[in-house]
Amino acid sequence: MPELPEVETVRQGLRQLVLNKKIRNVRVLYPKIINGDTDIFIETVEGLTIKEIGRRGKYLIFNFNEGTSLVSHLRMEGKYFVRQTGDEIEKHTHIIFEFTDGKQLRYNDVRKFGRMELVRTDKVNDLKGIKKLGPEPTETDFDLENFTNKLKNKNKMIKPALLDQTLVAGLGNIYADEVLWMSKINPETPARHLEKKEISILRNAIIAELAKAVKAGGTTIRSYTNAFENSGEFQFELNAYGKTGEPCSRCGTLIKKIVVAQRGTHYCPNCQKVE
DNA sequence: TTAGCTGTTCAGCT
DNA sequence: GAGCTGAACAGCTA
Repeated sequence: MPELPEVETVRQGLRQLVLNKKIRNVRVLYPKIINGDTDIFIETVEGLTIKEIGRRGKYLIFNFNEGTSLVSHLRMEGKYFVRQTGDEIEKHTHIIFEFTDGKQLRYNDVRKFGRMELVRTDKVNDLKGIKKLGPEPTETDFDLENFTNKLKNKNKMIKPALLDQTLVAGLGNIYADEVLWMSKINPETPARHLEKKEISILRNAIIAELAKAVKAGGTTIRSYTNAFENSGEFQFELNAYGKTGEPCSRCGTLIKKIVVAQRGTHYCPNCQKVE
C-alpha cells in the first residue's frame, strides 16, 4: 500500500486515536517484524506514552517519552488498527500494543514485510533507511538545483531513479508513474538526459501530485486503509497507474504497461515519447 | 492447479 | 560507489 500520502494519512489518523496513551503491555505474535531483540523491545516499550507521531518519507515515527522512538515501515501491506482489549484478534495481526485505557493499537501485515525498530529519539536520523532519504517533496525542502545536479550523475533510467528515495523521499510505484505521466517524460529516459525544463516540470509535478494525494487521503489499490479503516480517494484521480489499455485522458492513446527495472510501469506512448 | 502478479527495501554481487 | 537481481511473504487472478 503505502507511499508517502498513505503513510501521512495513517499518521494523521493515529494522532487522533492514540496520542498521549500509555502502553500497559506489548504482545509480539510474529517477532521478525521487529528489528533487534524482541524481549528488549517489549521491556522498553511497556510503560511508555506516545507523545507525538511523525513521518519521514514512508517511515512512521512514534515518539515516546523518555527519549525513545519507534520507527515503523509498512512496506507493502502494513496497517495499524485500534481495537478494544478482548476484541477478536484478526488474521495477520503481528504486534499488539495495549494501552492503560483498554484500547489496543494493532499492527497487521498480510505479507509480513513491514519492519519496526526502537531507537533513541535523537538517533532516528542515523537509521540506515532514514539516513539515505532525500528531501521531503515540498516546495521548501525539495530544491530544484540540487535535484538537477543529482540527476545529472545518475546512470539509471528516470523511473528507478525516482523510486530509490535518495533524490526525493516518498515516491513509490504508483506516484512515480503518475508524476512521469504528468510531466510527459518517458519512464525509460536516462536520468542524466533530462533537460532543465523537464526537470523543473517534474519537480513541480512531484510536489503537486503528492500534496493532492495527501488531501485525498491516499490511494487505495488493493488493501490500503487508514487508521480509521477508510479507503483513500486518490485512485479516482490516477491517469496512468493501473490504466493499461484505457485511453490516455490527455490524448486518447491507449495506456501501455511495460516492465522497467522489474517494476510494472504504466505510461502513454504518445504523450511520453522516448526522447 | 499452477504460475505469475502485487504498492518496498535491503543484502549481495559485479 | 553505483547499479542490478533476488529475497523476505501471502493472497489474488488468469
